[in-house]
Amino acid sequence: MLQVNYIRQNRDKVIERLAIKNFTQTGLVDEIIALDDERKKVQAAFDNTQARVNSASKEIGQFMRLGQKHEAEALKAEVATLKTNIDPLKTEMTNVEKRLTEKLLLLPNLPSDKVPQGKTPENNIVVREGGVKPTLEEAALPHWELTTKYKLIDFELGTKITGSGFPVYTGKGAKLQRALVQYFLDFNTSAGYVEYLPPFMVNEESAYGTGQLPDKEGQMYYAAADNFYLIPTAEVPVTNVYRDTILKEADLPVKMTAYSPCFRREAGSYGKDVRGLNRLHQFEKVEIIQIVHPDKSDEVLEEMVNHVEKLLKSLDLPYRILLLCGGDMGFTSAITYDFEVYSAAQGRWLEVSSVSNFQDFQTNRLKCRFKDGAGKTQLTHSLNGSSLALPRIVASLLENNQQANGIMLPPALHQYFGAEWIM
RNA sequence: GGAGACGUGUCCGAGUGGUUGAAGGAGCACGCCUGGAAAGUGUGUAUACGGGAAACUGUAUCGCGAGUUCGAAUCUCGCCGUCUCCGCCA
Repeated sequence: MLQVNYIRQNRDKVIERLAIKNFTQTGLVDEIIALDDERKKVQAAFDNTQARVNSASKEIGQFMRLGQKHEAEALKAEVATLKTNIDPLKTEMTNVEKRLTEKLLLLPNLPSDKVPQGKTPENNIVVREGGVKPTLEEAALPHWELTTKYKLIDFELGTKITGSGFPVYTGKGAKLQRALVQYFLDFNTSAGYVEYLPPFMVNEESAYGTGQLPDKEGQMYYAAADNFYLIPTAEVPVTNVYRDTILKEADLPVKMTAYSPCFRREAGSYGKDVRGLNRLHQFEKVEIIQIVHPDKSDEVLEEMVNHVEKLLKSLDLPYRILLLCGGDMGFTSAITYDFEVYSAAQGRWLEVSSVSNFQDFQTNRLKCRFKDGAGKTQLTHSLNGSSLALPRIVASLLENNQQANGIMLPPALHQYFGAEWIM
């Protein structure tokens, strides 16, 4: 959530920046400023009246102690009158604050200066590419056939047990998942990220904290009996570790990594997008998260992009890095880089990571702050990225490395998988 | 799930209706003391919002929410959480 004071001081800039994200309800910005004006007015009125009540109450106490009943009674009468004003003021104050927050929650984060204009993925900018696209045999198979051929994943079984989009990994397929998770976590902890194993369900407050609510309500599975949400990414529970926290400047940066299954309803998806591993309701992912000094978040974003790139390189997969345009970015992000790997048999790029700087948008909701050198409390910046999401990595590994007699795994995985080939 | 106890600041801990935003202690920060340190000693040490150039100041906050009262950390109700015992259980 943007800070009201920032909006007040930078009204025109806010509107201009929001346009880059194709957010055109500019009236909302002025509504927010007007509501904030009203809030101040009402609060001043309330504070003044309450101050008088408080001081009168103290005086009443003094009179009572001295046994001056008449004086006390006179003051009580005055307070009674004041109180008839206070109740409506208080109601109005709560009301205005609530309306202000509601409006503020509707404003997406402002895109940073580097974000290109554009409405659709075609406007994303390819920052760089790496790896070599393999040349496959005529008889090469898409991953959903390879997983059957080598008995790695049973999609139909998952449909029977739960529903479509909930695959069952079997044998080598299950082991490959485990190997990848282990490898990714080790890779991240070696770079100084502290490993977490968080809850896979969160309460409403946490879902608001990272911005899943109220924006993406329909995308999360919801356990109504307990009012819990199944996490769509480890970002949610792990970033909330620092909700309502004031850190010391020396504690920064906070670097965390976590494996978790991710649950996504993916309402509205269909067709070739959801074939095989391309889009699932439940999948495995390892996430990296940093909470940093606001002056550092730009450079930390680059650091995280380089980190993920190094990891992808170690898997010998052809990849490219995209700088997302305003229209393709998430609600909470100020700048996002997507990583895609080339899935050779499908002949298409698949997103396997998304690295974003949220600046103070999440931390403002989370109230995650730090005390600076001058003893002033300010908001930290938060960033996160996938490192990495498994299914599409698996799809690409299988398709790109298939040979007549099996699938050759990249050297980085041999130790973890316990073999060089899937046969 | 049942019964009971409890929930105060960074931590420990006092506080059962009236200058209590909160005693006391510890920790931490800065200073004095010291050759240096320890000990000792002095000062400071919550957050949010409003007003103010600032000093400072008003309001709110003692798990959360509502209520009683002129006045609530203190009384009442609801919720959440923790602990103990019982039940159940991987």
